[in-house]
Formats: sequence, structure tokens, C-alpha cells
Amino acid sequence: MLIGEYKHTIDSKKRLAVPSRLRKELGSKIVITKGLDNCLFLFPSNQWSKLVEKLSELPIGQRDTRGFSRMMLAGASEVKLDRLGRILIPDYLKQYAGLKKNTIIAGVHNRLEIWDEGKWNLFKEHTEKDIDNMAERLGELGI
Amino acid sequence: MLIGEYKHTIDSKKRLAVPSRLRKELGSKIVITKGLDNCLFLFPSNQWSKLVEKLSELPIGQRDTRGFSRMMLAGASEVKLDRLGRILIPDYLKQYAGLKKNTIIAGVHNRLEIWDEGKWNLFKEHTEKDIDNMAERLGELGI
DNA sequence: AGAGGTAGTGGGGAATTGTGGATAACTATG
DNA sequence: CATAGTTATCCACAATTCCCCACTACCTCT
Repeated sequence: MLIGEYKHTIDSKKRLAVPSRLRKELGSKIVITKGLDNCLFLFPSNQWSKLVEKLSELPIGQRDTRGFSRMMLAGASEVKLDRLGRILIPDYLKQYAGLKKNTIIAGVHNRLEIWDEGKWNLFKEHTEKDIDNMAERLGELGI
Repeated sequence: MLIGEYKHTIDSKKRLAVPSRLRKELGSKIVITKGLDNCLFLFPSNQWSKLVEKLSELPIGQRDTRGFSRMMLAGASEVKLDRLGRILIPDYLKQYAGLKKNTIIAGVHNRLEIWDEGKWNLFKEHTEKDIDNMAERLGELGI
């Protein structure tokens, strides 16, 4: 179970340290890919294989599924940790996620997510505001 | 597993470097052919034979499948890597895919795709817009 | 509070990779 | 047979990536 929120920096060589607590759970074979809401996903290899298996069952003939698997697969990249537990983030993913220097690494049960710090904060604000709304509604509902 | 997105250039002699990480997985016998969505497909020879087998099983009666397999088979050409891992792209394929100088090489499971950079970006814009659908699909896939 | 250890950041240098060009071999054509 | 055009082989430069080490901040334990 990968949990927690960590603040790390990407250095001038596009390297990002994986929080040391999470390393052994991630394993040595890791796949990084495009995630939702402009973040990146980091899967341990077994999770990734599951996903690929399902993707390979999709028919190639349909345009949208073709696009989908193209997106997921071409958007992915195998990465390995260097001796100090850092990964190298490919340019196109760095760009996709709008990563600059300060980034957030978040554990979300079976994967890690990598966020630009600014986007992360915005996202949090949003959802927290939503939570307030939700609470109000709950109140209206007498809960 | 062929994955990732790579940016390479075609030089004045129609040579294109295959990303070095993917070379050993591609092997030495490679088939290049017309792909879907105006890109080129690059298959390692074993994958190519599998595909040919599948194509031969398609009902010959249907006009669209007939056209599809005709395109794939007639458009195919064997290529080999030079000592530095580059392939030579035949003129008719270069033209088919509208390749200029800047191209994208994408790993999609059992094949590589070669795209003109401009077309690739258009495609990405398109699909990344649908990223919420992607979320739903991921859900369906159990991620 | 001090010492020792761990973790995150930064940088230097070697090795690999991508790109462009030069020259030699081959093919086609008149 | 000669010439022009194309393909293959070889080499050289530039850029990137990989591997190693050093520094500092922080945590923990005593």
C-alpha cells in the first residue's frame, strides 16, 4: 500500500528522487506513464502488466480504442532507479505534466502519482472546496 | 514490450535512427509497412508473421477487410538496421506517412509506429482532450 | 545537545547515442 | 561503356545519458 504525500525537486538533469520509504514496495522495475488530471502515474511492473494485458485484448480495428492504447503505451516508459533511488523523467512526460522544479509525489494505493506542485495545490483547493460543498449538501440532507 | 515516445530526425538520405533502447527487442529482421491513421508500422519479424496469419484468416468476401490486408501486405517491405541502428525508409512509405524531417517513433506493445511530428501532435491533442473517457475506461479495466 | 546515520540535491566525467557528411559499391539508363 | 542516381559502409562531431562521488539537511538515538 503506497500512501503519503512527498515534496521533491527535479534537478537540472530531469532526475527525481523516489521517497525512500516507497522504494522497496515499488520494486526495481517501474513504468511511468500519463495519468489523469495532468499528472504522471508510476506503476510497479506487476500492476503495469495487468494493465497491458487488458489493453492487448482490445480490438485494433476500432479507432478510439486504437487511440486509447496508443496513448497509454506510447505514453509510457520503463524507468529504473539509479543507485540513489532516483528516476529519470522523459522529456515528453515532463512536458505533459507541466513539471518544473518543485513536484509532489503522492501514494495512491497501487501506484504513485507525480504532480507539479502548483497544479497539485490547485487540485487540492478545488477538491477541498468540493468537500465543503458536499458537507453543506449533507447538512441540507440532514446528515 | 515496446513502449515510449521518441523524437528523431530523418536525414537527407532517408535514414531514421531506431531508439537504442528498443533495438534488441526489435531484432535484426524488421518489416515496415503502411499503418493506420497515416503512420507507418514497424514489426519484428515474428510479430509480422503472426499478423500475416491473422490477416489470411479474415473473410475475403468483405471489401473493407480485403482492402485493409491488401494495404498492409502490399505496402510491406523488409528493412535492416545499419551498424548504427538506423533504417532506410522507402520513398513510397515516406510519402504515404507524409514524413518530413522531424518524426516521432512510438512503441505500441508489439510494434513501433512512425509518425510525422505534426500529425502526431494533432493526434495527441485530440486524444488528450478525451482524457476523461480514458478515466472511465481505466475504471472498466480495473485500475 | 551531540553524534551517527539516512535521505535528498547537485555536479563532474566517461560512455553511449543521434546526426551529418564522405567515400565506395551498386543499379539503371541512354 | 559511361554517367547519373541510389544504396551501403565508414568516420567524426555533438549531445545526451549513465555512473560515480560529494555535500548538506534532517532524523534518531543515546
